[in-house]
Amino acid sequence: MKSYSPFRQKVYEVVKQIPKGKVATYGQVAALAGNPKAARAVGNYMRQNPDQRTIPCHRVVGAGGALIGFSFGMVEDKKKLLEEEEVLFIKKSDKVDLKRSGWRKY
DNA sequence: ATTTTGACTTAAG
DNA sequence: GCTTAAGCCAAAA
Repeated sequence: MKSYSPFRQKVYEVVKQIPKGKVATYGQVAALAGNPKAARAVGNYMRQNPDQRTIPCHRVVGAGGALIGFSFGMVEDKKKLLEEEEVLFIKKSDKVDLKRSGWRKY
């Protein structure tokens, strides 16, 4: 187990803490990690994805619930199908319903 | 140390 | 709603 940068660890922790059936935006994760503007860096971390089974990177979406990132095929198969059972989608726009499935830290 | 790049975000046209 | 521009951050070369 290698030790990553503090911010990196925090980001992974935050993503791991995302409850099932809910999604968080990059900006949200970045903010919870301590840097509200590090959304880009967060995306990069997800891209590396050191532990796919422990880090639900598929639960991290773009601002407004846009299904950006990942691969094109993934959005159609993996992501959409997986989320379809957990997260509510907006068929009208192919986006995640942040209003209902948006991760909220009470 | 400087430059490039990338799974971002927001604002403006 | 989509495209362009600018902002901001972190890691790799």
